[in-house]
Amino acid sequence: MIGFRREVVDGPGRHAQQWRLTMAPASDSARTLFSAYWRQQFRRRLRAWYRRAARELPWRTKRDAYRVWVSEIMLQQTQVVTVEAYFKRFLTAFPTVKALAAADEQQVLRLWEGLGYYRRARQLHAAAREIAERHGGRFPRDLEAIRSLPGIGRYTAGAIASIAFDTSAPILEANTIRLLARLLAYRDDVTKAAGQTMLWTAAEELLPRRDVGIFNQALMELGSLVCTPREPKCDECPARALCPTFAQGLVEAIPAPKAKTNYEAVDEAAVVVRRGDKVLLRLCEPGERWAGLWDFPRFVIDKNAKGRLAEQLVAGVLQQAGIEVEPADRLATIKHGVTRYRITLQCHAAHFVRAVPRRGKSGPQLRWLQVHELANVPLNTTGRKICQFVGKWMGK
DNA sequence: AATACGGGGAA
DNA sequence: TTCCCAGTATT
Repeated sequence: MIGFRREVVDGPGRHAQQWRLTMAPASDSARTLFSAYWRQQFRRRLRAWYRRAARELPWRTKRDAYRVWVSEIMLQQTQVVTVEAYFKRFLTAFPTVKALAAADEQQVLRLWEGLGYYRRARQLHAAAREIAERHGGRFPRDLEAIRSLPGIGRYTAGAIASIAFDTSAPILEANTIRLLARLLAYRDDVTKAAGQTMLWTAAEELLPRRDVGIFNQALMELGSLVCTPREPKCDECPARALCPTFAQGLVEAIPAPKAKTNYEAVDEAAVVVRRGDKVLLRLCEPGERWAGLWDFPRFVIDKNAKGRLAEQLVAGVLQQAGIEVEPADRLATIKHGVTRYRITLQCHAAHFVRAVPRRGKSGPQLRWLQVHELANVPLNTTGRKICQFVGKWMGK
């Protein structure tokens, strides 16, 4: 928190002392984003609302740092409805930190398949091993120790520390960014550094003395269920009377809408190489998209080189896997998006001809698998879709 | 400060 | 189609 320092000041409220944030350099008058009265009202109303409106979610059944941790990682950039089933299955397979640490990474990735952002799964697994070694398999309680684990940034550290251990730590994520921006009537870009600093400060200032974990969850719940991106349900909001954005009729304008994404169209090909009753997979390498997952040979093609698709398939598989093939049937066309790319994926079958010795550099790890064995390896979603077409093509 | 990283749900 | 989602790490 550069530019800020903490000090103990006499609070204007009923409490003798409170933590406050003051601008540096030290000034005698402590500035706050919200008045003491406002904060008190807000906390009380939010708490009452949450008691009534909180959803029953699988990671809320009991307070366990491991469960909180796994849920928080799964929930990064992923909606609650999507996570629920994955969370239950994952906890059944790996009920404890030690169980996760003892697991094979491929097994972890297989259970993560379809969730996306697979780095999360690899970092989760790596962190479990770190906890097993450095903390005796016991999830650390110290905020900085939590923060230093792979895959855990400021938000996730604050969420775990507060929810699992009731440590006084703020959180800031999609729901609370929107909620706090509206409670502050913050009209600038919330994604810029100045906006983030302001919102983190607000999140910290609002923390109650007790039950911080409940409070943080209540903030997110309100943002998620009531203070929604579009058409927020202000008539159901416990903070409506405290909300300057509602008072000004700006709920659709705050937070400021993001600049729209510039999507880029990309043409790619995936090739199912058949050799007898087996097909070829390659392991995506570190630094590559889908690192640690398996995929069919897959590469960018030039759609404009008309009539030369077969040549591109041959060249692509040779370059990527060192395998010479004879292209066969077209299996399917799959459209999907990856971050800012809009990919049109041409899926083709091909027959193995021969392996070409590769001089010098070693290529990716390769495997030949029978169709039924494909169920055991982690694939990305398009890879899994291709498996259906493979089954048909192979006549299984 | 900008960008990569996935996939699905909803309007 | 577009927007959005209980962010983190890297450049």
